[in-house]
Amino acid sequence: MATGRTHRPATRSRGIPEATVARLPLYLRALTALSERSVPTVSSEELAAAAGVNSAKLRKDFSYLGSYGTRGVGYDVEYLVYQISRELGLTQDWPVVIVGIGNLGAALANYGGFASRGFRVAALIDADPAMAGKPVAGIPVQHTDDLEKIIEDNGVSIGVIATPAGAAQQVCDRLVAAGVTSILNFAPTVLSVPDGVDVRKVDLSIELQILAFHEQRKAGEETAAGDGALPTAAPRGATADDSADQGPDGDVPAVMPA
Amino acid sequence: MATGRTHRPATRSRGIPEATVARLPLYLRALTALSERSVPTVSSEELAAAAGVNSAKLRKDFSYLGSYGTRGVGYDVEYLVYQISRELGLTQDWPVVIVGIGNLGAALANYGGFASRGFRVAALIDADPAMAGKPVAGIPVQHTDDLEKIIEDNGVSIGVIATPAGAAQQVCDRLVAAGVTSILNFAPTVLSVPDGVDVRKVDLSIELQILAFHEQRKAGEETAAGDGALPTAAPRGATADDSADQGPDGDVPAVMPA
DNA sequence: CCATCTTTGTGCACGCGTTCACAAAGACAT
DNA sequence: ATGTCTTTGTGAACGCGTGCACAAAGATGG
Repeated sequence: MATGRTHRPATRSRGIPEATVARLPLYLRALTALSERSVPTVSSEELAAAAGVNSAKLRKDFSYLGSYGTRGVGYDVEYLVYQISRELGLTQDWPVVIVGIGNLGAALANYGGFASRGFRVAALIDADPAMAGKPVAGIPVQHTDDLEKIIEDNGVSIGVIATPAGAAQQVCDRLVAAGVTSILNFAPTVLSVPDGVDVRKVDLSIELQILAFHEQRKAGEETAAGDGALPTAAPRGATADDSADQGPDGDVPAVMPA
Repeated sequence: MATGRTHRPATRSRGIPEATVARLPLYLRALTALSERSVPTVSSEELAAAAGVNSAKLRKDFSYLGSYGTRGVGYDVEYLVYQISRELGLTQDWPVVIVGIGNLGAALANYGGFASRGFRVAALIDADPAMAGKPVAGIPVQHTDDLEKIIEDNGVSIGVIATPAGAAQQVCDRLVAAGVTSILNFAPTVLSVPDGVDVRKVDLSIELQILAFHEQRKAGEETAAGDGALPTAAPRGATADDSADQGPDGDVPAVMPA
């Protein structure tokens, strides 16, 4: 997954392990589906299958939230939906700003999954003056100059960065200075932030590279005999302009306007 | 971050831990930047800072690849770029298909970071007949009917799913049947695949929910006294139509055409 | 009211990943 | 050549996360 925490080595926040927190949205999605089908209760086995985890893990995860199940029966779907929503903080409204309205930013702005989970796109921000005022997903784009004011006026604490890599750190700094304490970063850069600010990273390029690694391993499982294990006289010369040479490569998170 | 492996509990492929593999692209990016600035060598300390990890971890990671450093000096940038590229399988060409050319699919098709890492968009596929033939990012969209043929003709082994959730599993099954063995899934669903197929997941909604959790915890750090620790008579009634009620929520990965 | 059967909640062990801390290796100056 | 200084590579300890396996809890039927 294109995931990646930063900071806080593994602070088990109020007793709930990070790994469990990361799975709660998964459970919530499966439970919501059951709820829509008016299923009253579900066993750990069934829910685990729906969420793609094993049942022991699911039960342990739920045990961190409290004893919400009934032995011999299972879990009350509606009740669990409520408890998980509350635990994740989805019962309140989270205004979000998206900075960088290129191809990706626009796609994110149109994302329907925002509103249904308590996230509200409070503003779209872009550095291009030509974009200003132009509506994207029904929301007029505002200029970067007003970033601080927008953050403060709307009480925004979550920011999404979808700018080119070069602008990301600067945007990040301004967001943080204006009061944002959680950032979802789509730009292919490592952001540095002060303590107390959470950053999560989504990086398409990294995901593909990880897949390529496994793909290569699968392909070369029987081909490889005694290939490249030792650094014995590797082709050091033929490497220089092997992967570079084609301009500023991953400079944009997922394509800019054009 | 929006990451998430599936299958293979933690198979340390040929001795390289999964966690290390996930960081190699990060190192590669930092090294490429150094290479473009013509920096000849770099110490573990410097490179670690650039990649946002600590130096001990970086050194251990590199130790799985072999002894490529020089004590007292550091690592040869160009050489390391080559070694990591090779290890990740980026020295070869990876044809990729993107299925589901909505807002997100189009953004991905335009993503510049593809080509620069050995990934080539071999085809764009969509179920909408109206899209067929229409060029996106310079590539004509093809219809889902030809999916199998496209996969086989191009020798595609990596597929990207950017369809609505409802179509994802079906598309996945067809991709796998046609020979795809690595899938990057943007649809908010759990995909089930046979052994030997790798799936990585990117899920915006989940990332935001995780951020919301931490955000809530930060906000309620001093507010909370003895809040919701015990399941004592929780408001079970007032929960039913609290988060549902607004249609099929996260049905699309990151917005459809409109 | 008791027996049986289902399913939860969790104690325990194991393995992966991270970090510390240091010895070995080499560059560089004298 | 010898010594000093820098930086790597890694042994060892620790902590988190996972999964097994089972006891406790409660529903259900007689």
